[in-house]
Order: sequence, then C-alpha cells, then structure tokens
Amino acid sequence: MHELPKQYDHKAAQSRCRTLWDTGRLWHAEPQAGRRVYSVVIPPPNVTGALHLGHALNNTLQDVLVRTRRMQGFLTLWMPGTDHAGIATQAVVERRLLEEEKLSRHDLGREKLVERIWAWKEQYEKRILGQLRDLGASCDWDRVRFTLDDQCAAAVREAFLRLFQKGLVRRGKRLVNWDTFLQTAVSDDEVFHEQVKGHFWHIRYDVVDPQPGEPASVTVATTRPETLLGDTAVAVHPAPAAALDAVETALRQKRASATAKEQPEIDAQLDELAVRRRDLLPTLETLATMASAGRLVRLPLLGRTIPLVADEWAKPELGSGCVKITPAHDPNDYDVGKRQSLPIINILNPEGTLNAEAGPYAGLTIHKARKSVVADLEAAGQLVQVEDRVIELAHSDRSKTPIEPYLADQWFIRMDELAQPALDAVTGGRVRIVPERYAKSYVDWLSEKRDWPVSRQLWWGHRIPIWHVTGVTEADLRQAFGDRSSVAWRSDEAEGWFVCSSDEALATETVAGRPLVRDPDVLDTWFSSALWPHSTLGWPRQTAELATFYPTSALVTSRDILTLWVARMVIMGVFDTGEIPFSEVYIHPKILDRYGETMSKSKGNGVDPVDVIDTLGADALRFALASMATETQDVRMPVEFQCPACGQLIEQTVQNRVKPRIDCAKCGKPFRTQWASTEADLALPRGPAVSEKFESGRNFSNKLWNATRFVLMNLEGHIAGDLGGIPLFETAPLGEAAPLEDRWLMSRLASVTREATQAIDEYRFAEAARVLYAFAWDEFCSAYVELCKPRLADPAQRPRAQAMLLVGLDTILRLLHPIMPFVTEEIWQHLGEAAGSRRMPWDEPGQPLSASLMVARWPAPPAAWADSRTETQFGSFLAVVAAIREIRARQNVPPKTRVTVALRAAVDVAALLDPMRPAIESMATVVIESLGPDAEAPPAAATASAAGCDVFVDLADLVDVDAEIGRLVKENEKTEGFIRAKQAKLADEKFAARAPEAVIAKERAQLAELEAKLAKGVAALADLRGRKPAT
RNA sequence: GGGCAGCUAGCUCAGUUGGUUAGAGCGCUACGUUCACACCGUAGAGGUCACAGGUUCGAAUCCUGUGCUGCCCA
Repeated sequence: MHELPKQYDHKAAQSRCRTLWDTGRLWHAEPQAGRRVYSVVIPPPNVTGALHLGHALNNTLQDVLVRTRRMQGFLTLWMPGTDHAGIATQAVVERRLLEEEKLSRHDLGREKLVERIWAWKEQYEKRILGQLRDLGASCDWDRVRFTLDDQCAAAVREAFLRLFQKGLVRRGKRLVNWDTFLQTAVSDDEVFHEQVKGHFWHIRYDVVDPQPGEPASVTVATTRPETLLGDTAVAVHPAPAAALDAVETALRQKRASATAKEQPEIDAQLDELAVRRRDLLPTLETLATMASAGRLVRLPLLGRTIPLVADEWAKPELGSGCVKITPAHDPNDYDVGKRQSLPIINILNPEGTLNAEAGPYAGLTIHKARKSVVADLEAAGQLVQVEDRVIELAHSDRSKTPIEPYLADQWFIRMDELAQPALDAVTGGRVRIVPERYAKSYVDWLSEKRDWPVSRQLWWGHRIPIWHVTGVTEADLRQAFGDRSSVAWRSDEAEGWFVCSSDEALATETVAGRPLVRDPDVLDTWFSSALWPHSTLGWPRQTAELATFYPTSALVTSRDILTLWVARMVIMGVFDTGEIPFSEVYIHPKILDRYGETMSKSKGNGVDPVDVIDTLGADALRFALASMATETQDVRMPVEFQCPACGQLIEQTVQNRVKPRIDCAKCGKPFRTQWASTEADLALPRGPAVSEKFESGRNFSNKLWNATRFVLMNLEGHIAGDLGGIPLFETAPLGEAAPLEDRWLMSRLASVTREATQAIDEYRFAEAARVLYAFAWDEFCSAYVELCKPRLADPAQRPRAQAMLLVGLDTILRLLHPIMPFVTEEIWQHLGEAAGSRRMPWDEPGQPLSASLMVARWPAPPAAWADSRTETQFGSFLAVVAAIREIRARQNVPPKTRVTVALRAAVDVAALLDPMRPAIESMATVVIESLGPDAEAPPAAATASAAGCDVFVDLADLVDVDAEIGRLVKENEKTEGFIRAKQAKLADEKFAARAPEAVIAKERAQLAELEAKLAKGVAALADLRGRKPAT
C-alpha cells in the first residue's frame, strides 16, 4: 500500500516538482509550425529591489493562464526577464554609495558607477528570478532577457533610428522636474507631493515712474523668493472686474444648491469678495491699463526693469491680484512667458546652485540663496509680510529631495502620428482591455498626443544613439555615411549636425576629420520597455520566435502603468512591426496594506512572497492571490510579523514596516526583517511577514493531500478497468444502473470543469478558485468520499468506488494545477505510482499517462455527463442528511449514538431517496425505520423538513422537550412573519397586475410551502406540549 | 479641479440581465479525536447592503445627490 504522511510537506514537494519541471524543461517553447499558439511576455520587474506580493499576484495570474493553455494543448511561451529601470536603480545605488562610502557618482565617474549598477543588477536579477521560480512561474527559463542586454539594446537603437529617419525625433527646451541630487530630469510620475511647512513671502516691486493716480508699487507673494532673480514680468489680470464677476456668479450658484450648513461659509466668501471689489479693484483696473501701456516695474535686489503684463493667470480674487512671472522655474509661469513672449532666464546650475544670472547670489545653494534674498529684501524694505503656510512641495520619488522646475534641452518623440494607430487598436477592438472601463483612461491619455520626452540625464540606461558634429557640410556627411542605411543625420538648426545611428561603433569615427560627440543622455527606461514584446523575440531580426509568438496573446499588468507602459508598447509595436503587440490586456487589482496604501518598494510596506512560500507554501500564496483577483476591487492585506522565537504576531505598522530589526512584544527577543542590511541585523533570525489570508490555501493543500491519502489507502486490489460490471466511460451519461452518487459526480465534474475553464478564459480568477475550492472540499471530500466509505468495504462495490475516486481526484488535480501547481503535481506523482494505468476520456488515445501534470491534458468531460435531474436528486439527499444532523446537534445527541428516524415523503420523493438509504444511514448515523408517504412519526420525535420530506428523529428519552418547544415557538414565529409578508405582497393589486406571471406563481408556491411548514410546526408543537408533564 | 473605482457579517471579500428569506473564507460559540485530514468534522450565532432622495408591483442591484477611502490625470 502506498501510504502518505498525514501532513503535506510543501517544502519537499516544491523542490521535487521544480526539479521535475526543470529536468524536462517542460516550460520551454520551441517554434513549431501548425500548432495553436499562446504567448505572454512578463511585465519585467525592475531590478531596484526584490519582488513583493503585488508582483506575486501579477505573476500568479500569468502562470494560471499559461499553465491552463499549455494543458489545453497550445504551444505556450511565457517570456521572462527584468527591467533596468533607469533612474530608480541608479538612485538606489547612488544612495548606497553615499551612505556607505560617502562618495558621489562624480567621485566615482561614469564607467565605475555603471559597473557598480551592473553588480547590483546581477544580485537583484538573481534574487527576482529566484522569487519567480519559488512562486512556481512556468516561464521559459532558457529565454530570460534584460531590457539592457545586447539583444534589447540592438532593438532600441534600431527603433530609435527609424523614428529619427521618419522625423519623429525632435530636440527642444522643456521645463522639467529637476532632481538636484541625482542631477537629472525625472518624469511627472516619478514625483510625489508632500505637504510641508513653509512661508508665503509678500514682496514689493516698485513701479517705474509712477504717474499721478497710479500705484507706486505692486505686491506679489511667493513661496520661493529666490526665484525673483529669474523674474521677467509681473502679471495682472486683463479684465479684473469681469473676472471677479465670474467668481461671484459661481459662488452664488454654489450657494443656491448648498445645504444650510455650508451657506455661512459661502456667505463669508461673498463678503470678502465685496470688500475686495471695493478696496482692490480700482488699483487692479489701473494696473491692467498700465500693463497694456507697456509700463515697467523694478525688480528688487537686482534692479532690473521688467514689464507689467496682462495675463489671465493672475487671479484678482487671490492675494494682491498680481503675480510674479519666472518662466524658467515654474510651469504656469512658463506658459505665461510663452503667451506674452517674455524672455526666459534660467538662474540654476544643474547641481542646484545659482548661476551667474543670479548676480551676487551666484554660487549659493537654493537654500542659502533663499535666506540671503529674504534678508536683503528685508534690509531694503521691500519685504511686506511673511505668512506661515503649509505648501504642497514636489519631491523626487528617487532621491526624496525637493524638485526644482528647470529648463533643459531634451529629446522628444513626436506623438501626433504615432498615437493614432495605438488609439485605433483599442477603439477598434483589436486590443481588448479587461475590465473594459480602463480603456477610457488609455484613450483619454493617448488622445492628448503629447510628445514624449525621452532624455534622461543619467548614466544607467540605453545611451541615446545620437552624435553631434560641427564644422562639416552635408556633403561631408553624405560622403562618410551615404552608403550606410544604419546612419541618418539632420541639421541642429545652427552650425552643426545631429547624426543618429543604430551602430554603436560610430563613436570611434570622424567626419571630414571632425570628431563625433555622443549625446551624454540615456533614454527613458520606458523606451526599452515599449519594445519588450518584440525585442525579446529577436526583432529587428526576423526570427522564428518572432514569426511564431508575435503578436502575443495577453498582457497581464496593473492599472498604474497602463499609459506609461501599455500604451507605449502598442505605439512602438505597431511602429516597428506593423502589428499590435497583444490582443488582450488584463488589468488586475492592486494589493494594499492595512491602511489602504498600495504596496511599494519605496514605502517599505511590501511583503516578500518568499516569507509566505517558506512558511505556508507557494500554493497557499497562489491560491490566496487568485482568490483575491476579483474584477472590481483592490485587496487589503493586513500583515503581521511573526516572531521566530515565540511565534507571537506583531502587526505591521507605518513605524515598524521599514525597520531592519524588531523586538518581539511578547518574548522581547529581536528578529530581522527584509530590510536588514548590517551584519549584526543579518545575524538575527528572520521574522517573516505573514497573514492569515494565506492559511486557507495551506489548509486546502492539506485537504487535497489527505483526500489523496485516503484514496491511496483504499486502492488495494484496484485493477484498472475492473469496475464491478458497470462501464465507466462507454455510456454517457451513465445508465440508471450506476449508483446515484457516481452519476452525480460525473455530472458535477462536467459542470465544474465548464465553470472553471470559462472563468479562467474570462480572467475571473477568483471565481475559478472559489468554484474549485467548493467542489473539491464540500462536494468531493465531504460528500463523495464519505459515501465511498461503505462501498469500499463491500467487495461487490469496491472496484467501481476505487475507479470513481480516481476519476474525481484526477480531474480535480488537473483543474487545480494552474492555481496550485506544486501540491497537484506532487499528488500526481504519487497517484502515478499507485494507479499509473488510469486513463480519462480526454487523454490522448494510445498514449501513456503524462509523466508530469504540467503537461497533462486539460479535462474535457462530454457535455452528456451533465445531468441536472441527478444533481437535484442528490441535493435532496444531502438536505435530508443535513436535517437529521441539525436535529442531532440541537438535541446534543452524542455523535456515535445511532438513532432511529422516519422519513415521510411523497411517493416520487421517496423513490428518489430509497436508493440512498444506506448512504443516509451512514452519513447521519441513523437507522431508517420507515420511508414513504405513510411513515409514522415516533412518539417522542424531533422534526425537521427538507426537500419535501418530513424528518422525524426518534429520540425517546433523549428529547429536551423545553428546548425543542422553545425552538419551535421561535421558528413558527419566524415562519408566520414570512407568511404575512408574502400574503401582503400577493394581496397587493399592483403586484398582481404588473409582476410577471412566473414571479407570481413562484411567490404563491413559496407561500404554500411556508404555510405547510407552519402547519407542521404547529402540529409538532402541540404534540410536544401534550407530552410535557403538567407542572 | 476632472475622471475611475470602492463603501455588504468582527476582518478580507463574493453577489451575473432588478424577483433574496443577502453568501464565502477567516474569526467567534457549542459539541466531537483509533476508523484520510484538528492545517479536521458537525451544528450555530452574526448584516437597516455608507447616507439621503427617486424610478419600480418589487432595489444590495437602476438613477440623482451627499459623505468617506483609494487610484489616475491636471
């Protein structure tokens, strides 16, 4: 006999399964003609740090899809890899460099820094790929790519060259978010806003030569006083009266629809507006006139004169109504500057100090300059007022330092032409986004067709393949490169030329003796990500992989990078290959912590999936994650640290989630977390982050394991094909000769397979997990296996029960494999040893059973197996069992005490139940004394009704009469309540007139049922009361 | 400021086109351990479906508004 241990050992199983899959390279896909193809590229995790549960979810879902399709016979490729993540990775390495060695990247130099980052990448790539393998991801591990590897780099250069050749690459000035620590522009999405305490400085600018009746000065307010050094104008609204009118109208409208509670506040605002109109408006009107006359004001400290301009950016309802304009250092001012054709003065050096434009303040840091400017303003008597104020300050997500708006030369990809095909792909349905609502944000974003700034002033990334050369003519260029399709050039609109090439070796060349100087910048990391689906398959080479697996089938990701990444993949996929990169995009929920914040590497609230995999198993993690992947919701995941010494659970909080070590609240012993980095901390035992959410997955694994244990213990004497005379698969559905429970099982297998398959097809992972869990646990284990126990003891029924148990278990394993690959594979191996000759109707005829479940055939039960009548009949049986059990429980009948029951049921119901007599007796621990329309209630009986059958449990002296009376009274009252509600509903003329016939009939039937139930309850109650001795 | 989503049991979440006497897992209560599994079994308690209006014979479900939470965009 093949006997299993009582508990499933996930660690041993995981290592065995991985060896099995890796040895056979079962995850590998080689291009093959004539097969249905399913392909997926992984959203490459960035190498900044290790994966957290969000990634675990993302990859679990991909693996579910991929494993399902593989079992369904598709030629299936899941392309793995990682992303170099430009700025994020460089920032992490730079920060460490500074912390540990007190060195800046400039101390180290470009080459050395890049070497360090590669070392970091090697370390984390290994860690990440290890985490994915631990998770069970069935990626094609022979094809791992990295966005910065040679193959991807070749694709990047080629794609960029093609864009350049088509005139889609342009150079321009742009106000960027400047990270003065990293000295690079960062994109808007790499910026977070934080409220900080700051000040609002009110500064007086004197009017040049004020005329009588004109103000001698204007006051402007700013949170960044040092920027006045770059001011090129002061703005006032062109029509302040009209602007105030508009504000007032809006307020009055708001007041009209406001609640009484809100009105006082609005009234106060209206009052303030009236005061403003009286005191300030005349001045503003004068200033507007002065502005249109081209009058000047004098910039404090520097003494420069700057124009007063009329622009709607100035809000008469706010502050003094005037605003200073610093086009080079504020996005709104930049727009004003463009509208008003103002000069643009940049006062900042890249490293965050002021330049020569700042005059006496040149060389100071922003912080020092601010102090000094404020002091000088005060000394000069130009500082009117200083207010304390909480301000929203932009910070770089990478370096955590404040962002300075900064005007810089950047490369842009023009989007006007590129965006349209990507829009059409989604609006035309060639790329389907699931859930559908996300298509809107994709379309909205792309419709703006904003040019894509692709330069990053970084050292880690794909160097922009553009060189600059001066002092040469176009003829020189033509002579040097004219015969090379890999080179293109364009005038820099001054003296020189930009030369673009997909050929790295261009760096060493010269044109007419003049050197080519390479652009120092690298490309935005999303540029290489945008090529991921085709670059990983070998593009621009026309490989067999590209021909076979591109376009890919589905992309699985989370919504926050729908625009940054998904849209750009569609754009670049179509541009480079003429084809969309994938036909479906599935957007899954996000994992939030107990405070509702998304998990992220920077916040420190990420949970390492390996913690869960080690403690509860990869399948437990995967099952829980799949169960959470519902259509609408993000998922909250409160986690605890588990003390490795005493097992105490310690809630993860904002405070402790970033700590490298924590002291246990109970035993006081310290343990380390995933953030430990010092040697002392690393020496401590690891306190994993755990959540009870994963326990049900672990328990489920164990349940499957033990169901298998039971089957294997009872397989003795099993001979494949010996079914006790009833054919297993030859007739479908099974004839009446087969036991009800067998027909029921086959019917359920058919419907469950259909439901689970459909759920996976439609990306309803939680539904698939729920359906399979409920079937395996509540139906197969709790009902079917229980029913087999007596049959296994009967030599006549034993062979068939054995065979059917194998059918059920085998099918469950296949259906669950994509979600829980390890436990199912481990069981498959054990079953193979004990019953390797078993076959399912959906197995390849004439082929041996698959040696690994990973490549076994997906179940495909014939539709004829489904039999709703059988399912209903079986349901009645279960209801009767449940009714008896309920009586037993409420009467505290000891579990092993066998009691007598009578089942009163109409002839047809009785006929259905009759074959199940032994089953009822076994499952409810009873003896059925009578079954039929004439069954008599024993004298001392507790009663219940189920499925049209009255259940009388003879309890003789056991009955707790008072308790039973109390229960009946309560139940009868409840029933009466329902009856009253139903009667009222049916008596309602409107209901009778307008509700559909079927609904009315249903209500009537329900009423009749309730009335019958009440009658029985009343009778039972009278009976019990009659029995109770008078007191 | 604009857009999207969410608010259902103590916790985490389901609930297809309105017909419900609102479900699951965990937790809780009671009972139970030689007989696959205590990572288990049997039974039970627990909800004014955020709030206010509306549509409808009928609303967790549709509409409008409010509040709170999260995300995206400006």
